[in-house]
Amino acid sequence: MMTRSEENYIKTIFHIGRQGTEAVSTNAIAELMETKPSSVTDMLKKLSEKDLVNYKRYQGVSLTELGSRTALGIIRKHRLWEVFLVDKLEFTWDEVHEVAEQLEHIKSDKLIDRLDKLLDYPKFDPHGDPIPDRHGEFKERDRKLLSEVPIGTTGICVGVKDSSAMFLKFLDRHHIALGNQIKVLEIEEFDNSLQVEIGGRNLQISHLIASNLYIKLGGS
Amino acid sequence: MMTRSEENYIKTIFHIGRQGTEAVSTNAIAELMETKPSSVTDMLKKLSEKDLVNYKRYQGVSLTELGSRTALGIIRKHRLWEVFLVDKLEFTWDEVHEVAEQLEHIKSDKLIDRLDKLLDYPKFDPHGDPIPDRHGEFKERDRKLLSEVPIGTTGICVGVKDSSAMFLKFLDRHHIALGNQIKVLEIEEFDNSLQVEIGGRNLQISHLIASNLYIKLGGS
DNA sequence: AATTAAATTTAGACAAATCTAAAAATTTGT
DNA sequence: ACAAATTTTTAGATTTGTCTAAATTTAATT
Repeated sequence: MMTRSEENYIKTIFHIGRQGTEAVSTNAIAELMETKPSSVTDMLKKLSEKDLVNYKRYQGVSLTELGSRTALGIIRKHRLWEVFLVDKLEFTWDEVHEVAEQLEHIKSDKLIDRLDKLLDYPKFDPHGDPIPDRHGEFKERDRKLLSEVPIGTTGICVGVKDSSAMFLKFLDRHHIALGNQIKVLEIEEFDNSLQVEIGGRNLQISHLIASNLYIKLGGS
Repeated sequence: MMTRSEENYIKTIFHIGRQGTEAVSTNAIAELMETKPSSVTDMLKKLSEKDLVNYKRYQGVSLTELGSRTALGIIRKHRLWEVFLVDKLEFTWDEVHEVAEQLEHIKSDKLIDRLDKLLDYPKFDPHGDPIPDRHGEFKERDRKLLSEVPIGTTGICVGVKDSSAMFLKFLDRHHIALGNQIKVLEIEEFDNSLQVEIGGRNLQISHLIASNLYIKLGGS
């Protein structure tokens, strides 16, 4: 049986490990979890004992097969709960994270599989992130950051990289939502801001925004 | 902010306090929570500090106004989640308790109020126990134990006193469910067992069973 | 009322998860 | 390659919730 804290560490290591192929550093974990590196070291030893991570002192960590499966289980739960909150309880996409952080630790396979069914086996959460199935399988959607496509590109808004409430509320204020058709009209060389057409309306978008919006290429 | 453990103590004190008007004893709490009396004493001191219980050493405890409100909040969450599990996720009434014990500790007022709405503001949980509203208000249903009514009584099955999985499964096996019409045909003096008519079928019921089934008087 | 029994509390210890401060290993820069 | 900077680990302390064993208070019995 895993403690809540152990689960949070495993999840964090998984998330950091996704980008970049090297081992995850103690400091990176500490920073993301807002804790001290010494605490991280203690926990890594324990997780290593339990065969959830490969750990050699001073060399960083990576998840074992068991650790990966565990992480995917937690992420599955987190994202399914997010869908539940939005689809069934009318939460907005910027409100779901905190509550899902709590719900993801509820232990009941039956609960999660039934929830999956209730929601009609969703493939993506409200931020466009993929939901692993009961076996931990999921396909990363073929998508690109809006900041990395050339002028003239058209596509559909399918996800966000930064899913902080601040960013999501910003998108809401500017009426940018997942599923919107989007077209890049102009790229400003000076500050890399973009002029785009979203849902028929024209909009000026900073580079920072564009580098946190995923689009699926295609469409007219 | 309350810890999970504190919440469990408050809930237990509330449940014991319901039956009987005297202060709740340390041992009673320890037994129900399957912990040691010394641990209970430690926690009572802490809860007393927080003004959740009235505690004088060697004299037992009772909940303060704040403690009662807190308990009702937890019970509201527990019972709403039980309804959710049965109504939306097709759990059976003997499966809900364990999971609800976890879900009741999720902290989010919005979550609970929205859940309440999704379930259409239920007044009773799957075992017939009343669900407090957002202000902690609920009315105890007018009901009697089947073991305490005379021959000839008719009524409707509205709740169970013992909601252990074992008892609930027993009821399922004998096709006894909440909402069933019930009539007491005979009371055996020797062992206080009853002959009853439930949903058209005749059944012999032990005293122990009858003393754990609530009925609402009336009907034909 | 005195003694015994039962319930409750205290004292001291322990495991989990964290922290601070200091030591050790690694990496970086010249 | 060696000193300096950075990262990571160790050592020891703290908090929370629990335990055992012993002491204390209350209740029961004769």
